[in-house]
Amino acid sequence: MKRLDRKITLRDIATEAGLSTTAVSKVLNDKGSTSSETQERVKKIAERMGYRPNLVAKSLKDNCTKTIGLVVADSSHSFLGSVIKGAQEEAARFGYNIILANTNRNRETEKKAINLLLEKRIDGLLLASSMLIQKIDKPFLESLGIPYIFLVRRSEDKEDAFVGNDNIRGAFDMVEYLIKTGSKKIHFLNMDKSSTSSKDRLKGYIKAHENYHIPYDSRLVYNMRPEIEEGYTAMREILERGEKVETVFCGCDIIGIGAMEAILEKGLKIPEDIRICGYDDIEFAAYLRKPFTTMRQPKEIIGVKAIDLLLDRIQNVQEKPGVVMLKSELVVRQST
Amino acid sequence: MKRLDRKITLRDIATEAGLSTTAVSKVLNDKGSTSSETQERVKKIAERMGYRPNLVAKSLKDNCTKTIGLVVADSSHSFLGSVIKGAQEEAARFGYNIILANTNRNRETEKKAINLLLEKRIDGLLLASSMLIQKIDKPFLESLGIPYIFLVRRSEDKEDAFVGNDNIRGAFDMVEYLIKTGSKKIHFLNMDKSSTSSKDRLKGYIKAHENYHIPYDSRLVYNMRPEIEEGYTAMREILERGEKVETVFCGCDIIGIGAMEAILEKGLKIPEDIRICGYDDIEFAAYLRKPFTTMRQPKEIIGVKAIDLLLDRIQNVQEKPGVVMLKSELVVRQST
DNA sequence: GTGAAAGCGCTAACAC
DNA sequence: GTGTTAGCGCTTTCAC
Repeated sequence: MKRLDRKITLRDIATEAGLSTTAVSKVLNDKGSTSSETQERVKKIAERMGYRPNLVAKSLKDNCTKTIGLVVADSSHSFLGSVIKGAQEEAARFGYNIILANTNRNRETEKKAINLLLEKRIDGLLLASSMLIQKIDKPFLESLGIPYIFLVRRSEDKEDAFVGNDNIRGAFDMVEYLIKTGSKKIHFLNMDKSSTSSKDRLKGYIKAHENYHIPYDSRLVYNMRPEIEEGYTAMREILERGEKVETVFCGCDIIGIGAMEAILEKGLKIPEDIRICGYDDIEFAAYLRKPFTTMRQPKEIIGVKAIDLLLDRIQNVQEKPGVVMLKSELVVRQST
Repeated sequence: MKRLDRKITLRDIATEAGLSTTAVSKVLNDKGSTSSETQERVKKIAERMGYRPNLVAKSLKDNCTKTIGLVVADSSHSFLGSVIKGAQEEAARFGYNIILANTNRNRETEKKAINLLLEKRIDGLLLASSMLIQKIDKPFLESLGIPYIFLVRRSEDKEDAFVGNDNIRGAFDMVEYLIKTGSKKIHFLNMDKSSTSSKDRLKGYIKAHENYHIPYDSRLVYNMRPEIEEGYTAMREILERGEKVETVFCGCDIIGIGAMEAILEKGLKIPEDIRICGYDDIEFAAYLRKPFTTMRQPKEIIGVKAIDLLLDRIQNVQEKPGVVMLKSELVVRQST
């Protein structure tokens, strides 16, 4: 694959047309005033020579790259894949591009990635399921000098811009549904304590208990990383301990997949012996061994709204309210 | 979020240090010769002022952005999510970034995306499940003037660089397994005829039949888009027609999910009444109602190898062989 | 060991 | 309506 001859520049067109680069630039950008005769001629030449504006040069001049950094925990997780898609397509609508970085939930990887993005002069930053949500990370993020928005997982500083679903309400709705349909003792396989989403889902869980006068028992609540394996192990241990299990609310579908696995392995029936449900409605929740009751997060919309909010901050000085709480939707399937 | 004060430039550091920008540049890049005293001083100042090199300026000078375009059909599909992850992380290892674009399997969207990427001066292009695989698309791709590599879905021109799994062999292995374990009549719910992967999987399917002296019956082969819905509809129609179905090989797991749905809905048992299997081993194949026998594609490795090949072409003039065929692995689960 | 000058490709300000 | 100039931030000669 030989490197093709040098790219065509404005200067090449100018020479060809016997004009200045300025004139050509004006024509191609429909700015300033040029004779319609010139316009036609220049456009034709540009077309013929296969001219492509060099946005790197433009970026240098404008001090703006029309590029947004999107840092995600793991692009192979289908949940984040949808968020990425929503963000990328919405950005494209406005002529923006997305540079993607995976962090694997590692703080250092994430910081390094952000630093590189900043050197590439991204105009703004989206942090999806970021690890940099603590107070201690604020100085780093502020030092970036560009707008940034948290997605999916909220930062500890409630002033920070955020787009995601309302976890308190979502968890409340789910537990309320479980209670109303006969459950009294609800095990909760929640995500890590450190995660804000997990804290909020616990709040919703507790609130629903209070609301229906069911005493809250913290011994029913477990915390784990959102991995299939972890859900499996936790559920298995609970069952092997001989504990009476009636209903299991999983903090996310991934944990739910593992938990379901453990339940079925024990020869128990879903939902006859144990009712189980999750949160997120990942792509395959409907196609698990038992189609999964879950809260459907508006995944692509999260990406879309995040871009809208970010572009607003990039383009305007004044601030719109910075927290967008989208509603999740209860999807009832056979697992409950 | 007030736009922070202008970013620190080499000039700022130079002024502060009482040196020229040249000197500072040399220090910060460990090039040319500078006194160790100067080096230390400059580095300290840069550190203190929070200097971040402006890669846009460097790109303009170097005529190289250390950025790669990755065009995918749909980043929310878990298969491509893994490919993206592999590619992004491998690129990062070499200081490259990935700009991601979704095409939604639309030729025009894809072309438009590529054009924008080119204006941003990407150094190379990765096309994952591209629509631009026909002979007719070659001139467009060649006009880009940068190396490009097809991923996952191969282009019609066999000279084009490609990284993916060996579909002929994969399909052969699967069908061979089915035959050896007792299947004689194997329905094949393949993907669109237009797709190269689909053609190759059909070749493998036929080859295995020949190899085991089972007559090939084209009436058992169906083609459809890789959507759950399509697999469901196709399978349902076959069953409603009262056709005797013994074994179903699905061209991809997504189709398989739909087909399985239709089979179970009919009250048929898997694998007792019908054996069914797929291809790809998407994230959730193991957690379907019946864990799915499938061919595991080396998804992340595809991304990794593609970057390796692309960087090689970006950095060197001479060509390495341009086709990387990775082996897929048979994963036997309960559905067969 | 250090610096002045030129240039990457583009555009905005300002002549003419 | 068109051209000249300067400058975005960086690096690379080539002097000194």
